[in-house]
Amino acid sequence: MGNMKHSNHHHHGRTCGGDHCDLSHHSCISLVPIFNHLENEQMDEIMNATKSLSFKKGEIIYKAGEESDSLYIVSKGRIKIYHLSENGKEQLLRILDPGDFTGELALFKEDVHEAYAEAMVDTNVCTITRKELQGYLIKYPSISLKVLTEFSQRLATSEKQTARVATETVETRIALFLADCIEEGDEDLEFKLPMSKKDLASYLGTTPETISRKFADMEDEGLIRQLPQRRIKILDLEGLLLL
Amino acid sequence: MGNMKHSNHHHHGRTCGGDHCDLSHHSCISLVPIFNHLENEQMDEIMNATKSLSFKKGEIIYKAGEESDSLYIVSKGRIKIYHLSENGKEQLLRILDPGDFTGELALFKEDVHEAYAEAMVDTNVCTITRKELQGYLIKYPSISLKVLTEFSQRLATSEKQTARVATETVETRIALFLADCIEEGDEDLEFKLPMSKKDLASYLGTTPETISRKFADMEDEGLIRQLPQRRIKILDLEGLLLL
DNA sequence: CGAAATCTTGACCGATCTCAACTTACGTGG
DNA sequence: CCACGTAAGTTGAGATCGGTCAAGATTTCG
Repeated sequence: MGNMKHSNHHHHGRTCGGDHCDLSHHSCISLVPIFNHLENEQMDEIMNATKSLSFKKGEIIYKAGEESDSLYIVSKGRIKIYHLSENGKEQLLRILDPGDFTGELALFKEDVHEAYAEAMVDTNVCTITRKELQGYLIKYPSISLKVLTEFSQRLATSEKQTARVATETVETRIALFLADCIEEGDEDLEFKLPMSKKDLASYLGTTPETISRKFADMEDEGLIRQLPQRRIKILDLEGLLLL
Repeated sequence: MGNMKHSNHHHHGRTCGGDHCDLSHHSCISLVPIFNHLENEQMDEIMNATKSLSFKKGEIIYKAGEESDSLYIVSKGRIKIYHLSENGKEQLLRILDPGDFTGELALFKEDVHEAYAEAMVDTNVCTITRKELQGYLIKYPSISLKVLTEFSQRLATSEKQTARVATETVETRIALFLADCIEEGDEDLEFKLPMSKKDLASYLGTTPETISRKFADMEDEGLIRQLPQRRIKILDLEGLLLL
């Protein structure tokens, strides 16, 4: 466990009693959808139960098989969650940005992690133990509803992804992924890929080579245009979706 | 919606006030892990908020795209939940036996179903509306913890399945599936497949033909034996798992 | 600026899908 | 309880999508 260290940097002068989450007022907690409906005092209470950790790029936050008893909330940076199969193949499950959390499985199952969590860049997380979180869930039932909402969302996403990998061709999966990237009123149908093509390949259950080829094909067919900086412009959303 | 009908059959004489769940004492509710830790009066209270429906084999309980506001609890029979892709391919997500429930996604998302639910045999379900369930979740916070536990379990399963479909060969997926079927101390390593090979193919993201061939291969290699009645005997679990 | 990672392109190959024909199992009603 | 019809399962031959290996181009970042 030598590759993780407590974050004692930039403490704003005020020592808040040791290991608590060290960001500005309400820190990560206020970022998190499951907590941000609470009163300030309640957030403070929960915040005082958190510990802050930081990880450098590439460091492993937890491994499959390790037992877990904490929820991890990203306050700064980026974390990828992935499965690793026997033969060494990596399957990217999701990417956590500030406000996202992980560790939920072991939280309620009293079990070991199924996946790996790795810092993609220098990252800070706040952690809260299962025991403490469960106490808050009982004390403030509204938190449970938020967590349930978050879980059901995630479950829907995961099952959709399973179905896509199981039934769609790589080309279709890419098209659907690109379509998912737009949403939210991007008028110009242009956006930045949220990850490298290598990671995208892992997420979509294919290889970087195939991703590269399919993107090239789609560009040839006038469906998309690849711009510098991982930016993609959708030229023909219609055509893309009936692949 | 003409293919569903309220179950008014076999009412044991005692009219319990209309449309409530019509099974024997505590009915489906007492079967369900998320409720069965409650006091009897509490179960009765919740039971009175449920409605009972029955479906004949092959009837659709809900479709993707329909909006949902109810949780469905299976009290008798069997339901399959599956995605349907544009090109008509079916992906089996899970099978519900008595005590299992579905509809949870729309329950907290206030959204539409992503999947289809179909009765595999004549089936009875109890339903409870989102609004009412949310009331109970607030009133009895312990239920939330149970639901969270169930969700996290299901999420873990779904993510594991995604990873398998994305990174493992069909042969390995079958082997892992068979291994999953054992668990629970089956000394003789013999069990009945929980579904048809056709459905298994859909679940594992492959075709019936491939399933058939791979089973035959595994039998040739002395790894398994196929018995009548969908029963499988694992002869060499070791060998199976290092495929 | 340079090393390392990412990305691209080509050639080849193989796992698995598709289509088709046939066999077997099952449940349904007479 | 059997016969029949339909669904499930099997087996073969052929086609192909996408993975692998390899070499080179490009980007990123310290």
